[in-house]
Amino acid sequence: MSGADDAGRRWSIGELARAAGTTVRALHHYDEIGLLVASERTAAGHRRYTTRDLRRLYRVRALRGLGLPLEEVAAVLAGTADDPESLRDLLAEQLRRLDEHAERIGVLRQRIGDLLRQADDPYGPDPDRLMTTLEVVSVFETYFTEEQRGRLAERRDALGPEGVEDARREWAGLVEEGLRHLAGGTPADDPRARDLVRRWDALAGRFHPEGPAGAETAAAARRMWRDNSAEIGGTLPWPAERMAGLVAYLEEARRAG
Amino acid sequence: MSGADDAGRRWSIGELARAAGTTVRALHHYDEIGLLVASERTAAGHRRYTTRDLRRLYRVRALRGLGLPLEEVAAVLAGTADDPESLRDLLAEQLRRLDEHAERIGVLRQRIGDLLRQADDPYGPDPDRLMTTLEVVSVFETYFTEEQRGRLAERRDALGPEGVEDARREWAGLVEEGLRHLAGGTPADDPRARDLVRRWDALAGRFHPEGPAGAETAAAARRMWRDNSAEIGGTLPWPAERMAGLVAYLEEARRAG
DNA sequence: CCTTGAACCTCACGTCGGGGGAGGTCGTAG
DNA sequence: CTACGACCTCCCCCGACGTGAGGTTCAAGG
Repeated sequence: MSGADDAGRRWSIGELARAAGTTVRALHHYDEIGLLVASERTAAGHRRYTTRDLRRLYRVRALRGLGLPLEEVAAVLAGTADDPESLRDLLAEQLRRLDEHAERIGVLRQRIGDLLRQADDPYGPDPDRLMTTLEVVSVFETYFTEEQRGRLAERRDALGPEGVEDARREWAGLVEEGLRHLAGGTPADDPRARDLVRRWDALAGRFHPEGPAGAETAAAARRMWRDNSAEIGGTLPWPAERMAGLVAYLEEARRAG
Repeated sequence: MSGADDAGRRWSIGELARAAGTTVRALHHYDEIGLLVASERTAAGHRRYTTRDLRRLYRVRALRGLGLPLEEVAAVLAGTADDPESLRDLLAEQLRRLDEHAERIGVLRQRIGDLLRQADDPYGPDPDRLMTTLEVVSVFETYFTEEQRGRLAERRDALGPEGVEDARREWAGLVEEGLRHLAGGTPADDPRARDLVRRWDALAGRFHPEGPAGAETAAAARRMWRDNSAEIGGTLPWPAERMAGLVAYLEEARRAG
C-alpha cells in the first residue's frame, strides 16, 4: 500500500485550512461555535484534525458557498439522519430567499437607473433638483404603502403622459387662482374658496384609484401635503412658503365647506 | 396665514421618526456618527429638530433606500457643493455594485437549482450522495481556479455526453486493471504498470485544455487526487481506500517511468 | 399641586462571519 | 543555542441599527 493509509492521517489547523481553501481564523470560529471541533488535541493544545473532520469541513464550505448561514449549515449536518428531506427543503428555502433578494436588487437597479437618466438629462442636470427628487421619493414612501404607490402608478399610466400634462396645467391654474385669493384676503369660507377646493379635489381625484382605496390614498396625500408642503413645494415653480400657506388655506376652506 | 409658518416649527425625536418613516433608534445612531445631529436641545437635553433637519433626514433615508452605506450618504450630503458630479458617480458606482451582487446571486441560484434537480431525480435521491456531491464541488473549487473550471467545462461540453460516457467506461476498465496489478503485486516499475499510467494519462488528457493551461489543470488534478482520493472516491463504485491505494501506486509508477 | 403614563435620555450588549493583532508557547532545523 | 514559523488564547473591529436597563422629563387629568 506504500504508506497511503489515509485513515490515520492527521492535519494541523494550517494544513486543514490550505486543504479546504479557507483560513485558520475561520476554523477557530467554527470551533468556537461548535460547528467543527477538532477531534483531537496534542499535549500542547494544538488542534489535530482527522479525515472525517476534513470531509465535514468540505461540506461546511460547500453549503456556506451556497449562501446558507452557519446555523443552517449546522442544522443540515446534524439532521440529515432524522429528516432526509431537510437538506432539500433548506435548499428550496434558500432558493426562495435568493429570488427575493434578486428582486429587491432589481428594484434598486431600476430606481438608480431612473435617477441616472434624470441626472444625464441635459434639461435638468441640476444636482439640487436631483436631491429634491430624492426627498420627494422618500416622502412618498413614508406616506403611501407599497400597494398604494402601485395603484397610483396604475392610474397615472392609465391617464397617459398627455393626461398627466393636462392635469398639471389645470392644476397650475388652480394654484395661481388660490394664491390670488390668499393675497387678496378672500376668507376661507367664501364661496369662491369652497368652489376652488371642489375643483382642486376633483382634479386630484383623477389620480386616485376608485372606491375606498381612493379615499385612503387621498387622505394620505392630504396628510403628506400638510406635513411636508415645504419639501414637495421645493420641486415646484412657486416659493415653498407660499405653497405651504396655500395648503393651509385650502384645508381651512375644506373644513368650512 | 393661519399659523402655517413652518420655518419655526420644531420636532421631537419621536415626531421626526414618524414623519420620515424611521425609528428613534436610527436617529440616535445618526446622531452618534454625526450624520444628523439635532440642531437644538431643550434645557433637559431632549433633541429638537428643525425643518432643515427634516429635509436632511429625507435625503439620508432616500440615499439609504438606494442601498448606499451611511458613510457614503454622509459624503454625498457633505460634498455636493465642491463636486456636483459626486452624486452621479456614486450612483453609478452603486449600480455597478448591484450588478455584481445580482450576478453572484444568479450563480448561486443556478447551482442550487442544479442540486435540487439532482435531489428530485428518482435515480439518485440519496441524501448521502447529495452531500458527497457537495464535497466534490468544494474540492473542485479548492484545487481549480474559476478560469480552470471554465476551461474544463468547455472541454467536457466539446466531448459531449456520449464522449464523456465512453471515457467513463474506458476509465472503469483501467481502474479494474490497476486494481488487479495492485492486488497481484506487480511492481510499480514494471512495464505493464508504466503502460497503464501512459493510457491513464492519455485518457485524462481528453478532459484538459491544450497547451500549458492543460499541464496546469492536469497537475492540479493530480494534487487533488493525491490529497483527496477518499472524498472523490466516495462517489465511485470502488471502495475509497482501494482507490487511495491505486492512486498512490500510479504515482509511484509515474515517477518510475 | 400631585400623580400617572408616555416619551425621552444615556449606556451598553447582541447581531453575522469572520479579520487582524497582541503576547505567549511549541516544534524543528541549523 | 538560537532563530523562525506555526500554533495557542484573548480581545477589539466592522454596519446599521435592535433591544433592553435604569433613570429623567413632559403633558394631561384629577
